[in-house]
Amino acid sequence: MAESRGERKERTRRAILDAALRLCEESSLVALSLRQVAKEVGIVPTAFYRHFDSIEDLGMALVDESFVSLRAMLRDIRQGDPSYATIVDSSVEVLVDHVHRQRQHFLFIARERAAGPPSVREAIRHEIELCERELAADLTRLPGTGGWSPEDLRVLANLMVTSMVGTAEQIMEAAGRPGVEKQIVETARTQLRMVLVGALNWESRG
Amino acid sequence: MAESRGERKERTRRAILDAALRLCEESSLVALSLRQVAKEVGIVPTAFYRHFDSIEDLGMALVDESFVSLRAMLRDIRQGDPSYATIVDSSVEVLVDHVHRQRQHFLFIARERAAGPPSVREAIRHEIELCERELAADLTRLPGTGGWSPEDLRVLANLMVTSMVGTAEQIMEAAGRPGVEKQIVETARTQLRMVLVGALNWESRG
DNA sequence: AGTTTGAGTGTACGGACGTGCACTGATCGT
DNA sequence: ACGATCAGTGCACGTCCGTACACTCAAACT
Repeated sequence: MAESRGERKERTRRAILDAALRLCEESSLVALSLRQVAKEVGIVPTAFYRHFDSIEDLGMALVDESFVSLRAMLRDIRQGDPSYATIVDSSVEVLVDHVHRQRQHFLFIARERAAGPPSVREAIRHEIELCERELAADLTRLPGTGGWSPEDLRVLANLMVTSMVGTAEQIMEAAGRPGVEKQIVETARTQLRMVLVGALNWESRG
Repeated sequence: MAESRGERKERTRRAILDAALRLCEESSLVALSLRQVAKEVGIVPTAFYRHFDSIEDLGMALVDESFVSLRAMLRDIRQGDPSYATIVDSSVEVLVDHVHRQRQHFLFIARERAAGPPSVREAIRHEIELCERELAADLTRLPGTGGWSPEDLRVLANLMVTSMVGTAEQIMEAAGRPGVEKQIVETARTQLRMVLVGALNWESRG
């Protein structure tokens, strides 16, 4: 027995997820048909239902697995030492690296966040909010943040996440143009520093 | 002659644009069919071609008119006096007001920016870049910005636009929940102040 | 007055869509 | 060894899609 029943099913399921990610590079979930996915996988359309109820259901599974890799990225960022000297450069570097390595996942999130089916949009919105909360918690580990209120932390984390999402989108747009990407990365670094400096000076007045 | 030929044609064209904007509130251009639009307008599908070559062509027209209203907003923001005391509050207020009044246009831009046909995405990207350039020019009118380099201005304007786009998206998500919106607006104000403070302190070191 | 123009109609087509249903055949529990 | 399970097949259906084509009939031009 080279491959068990369950293994074979899981292999097809993965093939469907991969095919959908591939097709979503070019368009959006809402413009994706069950038959296109099936053809890309090499199965008959009705076999799709053995794995997912609908394209929307597939989308929810893709959100789950996309955020697994995004969480891995956040974990990597948390690894670095929490000092102002290195945190900006290392965070941006990790982001760029992950955008390259998990390009399909980031593309999927960026697109479906705005255009996916309502349930998918909501799921992504919720996951990003969780990321903001995690970042807010991490920020308390930075020196000099002792007196900040939870609300201040939330606002700052929201700004940083929005800015990083924007950077990720720009990097994906610039795919295959190393010069352009370099400029985007440099801009992201500067912006992150600006935001941190602003927060520190703004908070110290309160 | 109650209505000339040209007037009648223009009226139908407007009806198509309005129908498309209405349908785009729920989904995306790429999931929109010519027949849906025609049915919404109340014309036969083939009549669509008298006005647009394709849905993509329609999309380009919608980008044009959406940015007309966005430019009107930027003009309104520019009206206010360029002082740090009022610029943040008045800018955010104008943004919120326009998002409400031109909700369909903003929704269209936010969604198609990420998910539209390539030409539409590119057109939106280009228009937003122009907005950033306009903002950078406006920033030179603020007191204390004399020594900033063009590059610094570009980076700051990029950050501010990204943040404002994010705010607009959040306001649209919060449609019909005034309490949530109020919090978003307050957050946006704080963030804009943070960014300005950060830029001023960051620049002064250079 | 007579002709041209062109916005909108009506019909028709081939193809893609989601999905229901009966099926096959390898794997699994007994 | 044998019956049950179930991932994947194959066919059929009704619907929607973009678009080709021939048309109507006011308005606009000559």
